[in-house]
Amino acid sequence: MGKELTTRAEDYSQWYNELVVKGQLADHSAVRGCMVIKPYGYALWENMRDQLDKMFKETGHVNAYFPLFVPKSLFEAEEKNAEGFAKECAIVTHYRLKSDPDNKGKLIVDPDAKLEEELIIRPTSEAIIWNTYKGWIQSYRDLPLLINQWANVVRWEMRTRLFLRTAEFLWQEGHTAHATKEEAVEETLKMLDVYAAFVEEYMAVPVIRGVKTPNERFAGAEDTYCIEALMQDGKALQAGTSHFLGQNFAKAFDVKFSDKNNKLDYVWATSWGVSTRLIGALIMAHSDDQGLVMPPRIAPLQVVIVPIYKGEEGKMLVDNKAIEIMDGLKKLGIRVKYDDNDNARPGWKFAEHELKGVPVRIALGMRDLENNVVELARRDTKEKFTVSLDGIENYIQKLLEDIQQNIYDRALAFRTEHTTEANSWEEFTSILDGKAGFVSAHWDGTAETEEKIKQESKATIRCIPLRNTHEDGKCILTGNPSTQRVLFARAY
RNA sequence: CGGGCGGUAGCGCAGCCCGGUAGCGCACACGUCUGGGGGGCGUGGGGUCGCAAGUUCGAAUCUUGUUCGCCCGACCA
Repeated sequence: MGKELTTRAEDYSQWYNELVVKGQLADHSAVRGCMVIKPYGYALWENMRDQLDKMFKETGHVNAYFPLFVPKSLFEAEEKNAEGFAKECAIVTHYRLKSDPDNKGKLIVDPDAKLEEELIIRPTSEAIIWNTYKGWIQSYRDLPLLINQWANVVRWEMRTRLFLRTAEFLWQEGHTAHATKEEAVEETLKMLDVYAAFVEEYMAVPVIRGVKTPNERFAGAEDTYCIEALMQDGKALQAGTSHFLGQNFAKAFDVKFSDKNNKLDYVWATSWGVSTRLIGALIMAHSDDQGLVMPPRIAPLQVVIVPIYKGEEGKMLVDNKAIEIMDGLKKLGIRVKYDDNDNARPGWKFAEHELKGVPVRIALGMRDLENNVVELARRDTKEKFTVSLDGIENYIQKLLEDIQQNIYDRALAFRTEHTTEANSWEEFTSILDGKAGFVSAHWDGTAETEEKIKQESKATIRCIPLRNTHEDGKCILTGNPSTQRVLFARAY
């Protein structure tokens, strides 16, 4: 297999595409815009999913599962939500095929098997879930209802890219119901914090917490909060969203509850989600021209041991020690593989594990055994060093933590370096066309200006940061007064 | 969805313009020498040329349709 990767400088986009495929995370499928997530990529997703799931449960949520199909009449109930997704829905209209009388061995859709009502394949599950919640909620005692679902959804995107935007993707969607507005808002922000903590602490990707402008809001939400990450090409990526839905869905689906004073009111709602898109963020935040760089805490494989030997006896000696090291690491809960595949030679394995981003590599040969040492290589810095076999397990455990911290620090330094204040239109555009990244600038707060800036610069307002300091200034486009800076960037 | 490019062995590609029944490198299998950064030598297996129609004595090659991908645009909670 030719393993030469396109470099980031040559063609960032192609570099990304090659990494996903050559790093064995995912492949294109026979279905337009849909990917096959391969075992290595799925193992990564499982680690992310398990950690998030744990965090959801720690904050009081439980899992449930709702249908893939949404009857059209339910789908259209919340008008704005329906309108927002209408353009990208897959629709089931029939339930049967039959043999084609004109073409032997082929099938056609049976025109007699048309559904009374079309079924929408969920692009998001608010409709089917809120229709269900109606039967679950009568009293304030039924609240809050804190439910999460792990599922696939379908959005018929025009232009797709593996992980970043696929027609079908895996995600989780939390849907909660509350007695008061304050409680729902609090929930929305709490889950935003859970997302930020997960992405920063586990994926080692620093994020900005913020709120979207009305233009960029989720269809049907009162407020959309988000975490925004910066990729190595200076483009932003929305890594997760948490929506305060007000009483919009409660009203659309007639979900009312009696409060302590037996007064009827509509419940308050939130929804929040992250998807396999996070894997795209992970790749573009950390990886380099040699391949993927996996953050140790969620890496499918944290350590790989590569044996180097001559002859059968040599192999036996190395095997014994390697297995001993592997067992020691496993006892510490470290995910480790002994790569004793005899088809591939050491050099080939080194390159392969670098491509797949395994954080730590141990090379073990006769000469190491004699000296009671191993050669360690860390993926993030590509440094190699020799360490004693005594206490190797604890050394590696510490090294994994160092790597996790280092790639986070590196990504944070990059973001800091690529976050720039602009005070004029000329500055604004020259930054975007130059080093790119986040641009912090004044905006007059109108949708018209926001749209015009987007038209002329291709940059969008990523968010109004939550921890924003207020300062008086003038909008970079119109010169109208503004009270705070917002964060612009070109985005995925 | 508009414009451009592409799909030939598991992967990367040549052949197509000028029609005559498919080739190279890597990978794979076996043997052997090897083994500390993508090994050497020898032997061997594998492809109805994305799919479907058409033109032709004959199609990977020409024509039409279709599908999947890549790039640019429009779109994108």
